[in-house]
Amino acid sequence: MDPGDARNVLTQMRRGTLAYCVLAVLRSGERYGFELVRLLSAVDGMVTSEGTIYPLLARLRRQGLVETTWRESPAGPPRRYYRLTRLGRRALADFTEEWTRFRDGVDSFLAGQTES
Amino acid sequence: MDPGDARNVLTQMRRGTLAYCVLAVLRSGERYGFELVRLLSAVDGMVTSEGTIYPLLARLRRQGLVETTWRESPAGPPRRYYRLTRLGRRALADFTEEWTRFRDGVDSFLAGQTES
DNA sequence: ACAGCTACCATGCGACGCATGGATCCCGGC
DNA sequence: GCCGGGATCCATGCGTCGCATGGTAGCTGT
Repeated sequence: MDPGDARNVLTQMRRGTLAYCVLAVLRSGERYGFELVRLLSAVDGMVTSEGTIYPLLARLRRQGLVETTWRESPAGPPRRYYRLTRLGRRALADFTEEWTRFRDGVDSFLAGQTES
Repeated sequence: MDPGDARNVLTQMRRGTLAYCVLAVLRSGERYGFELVRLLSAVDGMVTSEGTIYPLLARLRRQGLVETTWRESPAGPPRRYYRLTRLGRRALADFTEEWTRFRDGVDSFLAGQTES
């Protein structure tokens, strides 16, 4: 693949942070998978397809960061709603600190604090 | 590995951005590998070991984003100095835009722009 | 009854950070 | 003269996770 491919760069950047963006969205209430895809896609290049979200949600469930409930849909197949657990809130809070430090670190390099 | 391990989260976050932090450091002049390890380690959890940097530098070289020159060291084995190419500067500029958008996206989720 | 949308899911690949281990060169102590 | 230790380089293999792919099922409109 083209080394300078911008899509690839984004793909790599999403790693690690994507899961916590999902958790962050869930703070505001229960959501189902397809809805999360739409919400995340709305913000510049965060998610492109369901193929990304569903495995991610399965992992979060396995780790006990979210719980799920089946509900009927007004039109269409039933939906699996995801809800934050206490552990999930905690993990999100921890991540937020990590993210802040990391973000500031990257920004400091890009800003070029060390000009010759 | 412990799912909530903070180190692991950092490891994932570094993906994609680390290479460009290296390029950013190189804007200020030539550097050699060991020096880069020290410079990056100085900023909170960007790099932990040489095992991270050398394969990365080899990749950057293969992609033509950096050039190298051998120089003698005042004490110790010779050093391979890395220098940005025009392509490297270009890639760094492109990345900076991507990063800004991505960073703002993540921040908007973490800030919780969608309260119920 | 069939097309098309919504919604779910499993599987496999590829990229890349990093742990590990090794090679080489120089210097200083004994 | 020898040996230990630090500086510096490098190659190899693993684990993680985003995502492409492809598959199932329910509902609605024509």
